[in-house]
Amino acid sequence: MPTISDVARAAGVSMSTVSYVLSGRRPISAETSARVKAAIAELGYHPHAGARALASSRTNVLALVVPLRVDVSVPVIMQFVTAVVTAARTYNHDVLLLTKDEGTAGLERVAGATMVDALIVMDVERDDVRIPALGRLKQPSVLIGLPDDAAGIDCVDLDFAATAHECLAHLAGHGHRRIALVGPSPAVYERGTTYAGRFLDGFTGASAELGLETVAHSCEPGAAGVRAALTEIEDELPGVTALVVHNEEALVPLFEELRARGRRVPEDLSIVAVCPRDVATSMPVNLTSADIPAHDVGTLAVEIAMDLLDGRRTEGVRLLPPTIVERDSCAAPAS
Amino acid sequence: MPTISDVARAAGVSMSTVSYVLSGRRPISAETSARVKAAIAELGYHPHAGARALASSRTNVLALVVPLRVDVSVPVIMQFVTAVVTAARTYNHDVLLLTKDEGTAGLERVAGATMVDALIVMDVERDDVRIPALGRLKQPSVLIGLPDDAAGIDCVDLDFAATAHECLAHLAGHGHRRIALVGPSPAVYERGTTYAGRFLDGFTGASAELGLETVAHSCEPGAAGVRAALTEIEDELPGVTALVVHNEEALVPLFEELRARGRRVPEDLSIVAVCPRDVATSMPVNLTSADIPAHDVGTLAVEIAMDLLDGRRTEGVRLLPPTIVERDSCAAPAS
DNA sequence: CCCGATTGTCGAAGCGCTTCGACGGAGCCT
DNA sequence: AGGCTCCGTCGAAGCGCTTCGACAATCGGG
Repeated sequence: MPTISDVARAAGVSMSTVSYVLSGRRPISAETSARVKAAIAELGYHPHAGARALASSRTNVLALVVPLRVDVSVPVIMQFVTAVVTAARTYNHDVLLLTKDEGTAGLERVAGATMVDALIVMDVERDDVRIPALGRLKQPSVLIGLPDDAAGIDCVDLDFAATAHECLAHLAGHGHRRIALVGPSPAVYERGTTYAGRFLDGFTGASAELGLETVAHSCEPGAAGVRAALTEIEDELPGVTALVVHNEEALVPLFEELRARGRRVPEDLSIVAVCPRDVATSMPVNLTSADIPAHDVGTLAVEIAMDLLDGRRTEGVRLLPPTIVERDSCAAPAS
Repeated sequence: MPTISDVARAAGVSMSTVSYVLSGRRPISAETSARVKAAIAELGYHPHAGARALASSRTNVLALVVPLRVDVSVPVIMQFVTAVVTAARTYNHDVLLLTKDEGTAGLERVAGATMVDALIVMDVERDDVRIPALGRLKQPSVLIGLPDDAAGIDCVDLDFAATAHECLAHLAGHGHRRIALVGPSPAVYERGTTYAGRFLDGFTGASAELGLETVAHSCEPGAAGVRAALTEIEDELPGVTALVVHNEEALVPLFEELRARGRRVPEDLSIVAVCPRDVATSMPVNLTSADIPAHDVGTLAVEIAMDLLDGRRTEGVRLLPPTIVERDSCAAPAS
């Protein structure tokens, strides 16, 4: 492995000149620069990351903390991850992957060891114990999610309240008045994952605002959970004509159960789902859905991290507006 | 941030002694060790990763290269990833995540910069251009998959040929003689992903060996692809009584299409799928399946990487035996 | 035409850690 | 008792890079 001094010798300049060619922090003449670059290419020189980190206290690495296998859907997580990695690369950063099960200790480990310049944390809970820990680190961090008290840490997320509003508005636009929410499993609410509650609040608020008759139910995983939820919904809101489904796992069994009950989508029942595009289009009926913009959220998280590292001012909380994509699961209610 | 010399001063010893307490590379008396550890705890000292990497040429980081969004199923990828991260942590390593789209350059970048000690590469193709590049690195690597020529690099994967054999044997055990394979999309074969071909070879071989009548079809994504595949299959193999499905994306539309055709599972048609457990159990019928042991493969890949780093001898190619889990999608053929 | 600013380059001092050689002292063998 | 071998610890030399201060040379302005 050639070092910077090998390059310097080959180019007939000093080490510092090579360094300045690489970093651009001081002006270097075009000829010198060209000679250095030629030497770099010829020797196949790569700066040593550790040495660089030691000397500059910059690692060019971001930590990303992912949930391990919670109830949040795997494709969504994966989209976040690839978005973050891809965005990080455009800023010449790499991504160190941590799992949520390492908890606070994991954050302190990578931050304490100066392995990363900043941290991005997914799946933040309402009262997440990691938030105070994050505040104590010398590296900045960005949360994906919206805790009760972010303690000054920047947050990015989909605006779930507005999303619920849009879903209801869309259905109301089709003429529906009696609408039920099939929510996440109770475990999600209990765990304190905030998007569930924010969606529910938005749903309730929009329901009142739009003068709708609605009911909201969490939904245990599996066919039995879906069946139970559906039964209770029809019980509490007879003549329900549309469903808002905020639960990806429930989708397949839901279609199964609706078929068993002889309810066609969208002829007898309209559905708006909250899920990523590819899930919406892999169902028996292409679902009209509020896309979860995992890609945008991930990219934005990285951009905020970069702003923070460059000492730029940031906005605190960024909630992305929802987008409803119309597909084939909504129609006017049967009269 | 306290440094090792702060710790040394606080404990009244030299820097090297602190280092030896931490690494255990030289004997240190119990009292000294205790004093040093107390100082470390009190100061909240964390060794600086960069400095450590510079001095020891060991980063304690593994690179993991993941496919971005190929046809291979997302849940399986995620399982690999979490298995690798979790296993790496048990060996006190972290994981740097790279995406496949960075290609050879990405590998050379992280290896050249000495950011990682070893590399684990997923989604290896038959004649993957990255293999020669990996061979040139000074770090060892492990492939997940089985290329035509691994060029001496260690490989881990499920034994897909044996898996196909087991699937057929299972169905034959139920009395089926006319069996069709619903394979991955043609794109997967074309891309040269090796598991598809190995599964197909195993399928063909086992078919002959067991004296079955079989036909194999790739299957374009989406409902239309499934419909087409199914039509051709029934055409070419009239009276087919069982399906082996090696295509996770096809599963939902497949059930849909079978229903449309009035074919019940398993009464009219038995199915064995190749997919992770949770996919198998989230279908309308719980599927008898050959689990993809993503967790085991990922863990094993890390173990091999550790063996390589410790200079231990490794086996070259490790193919894990398949496991068929019986659920509710297989029955005797209707007589 | 001289002075101050700018441009382009160099030398050297670290950054925080590991590791090698050295060394005093204790324990063993003969 | 003398010579060995361990044991436990220290000092110092790097690992490869960035960055600060210095300095010669060039330039433009009053």
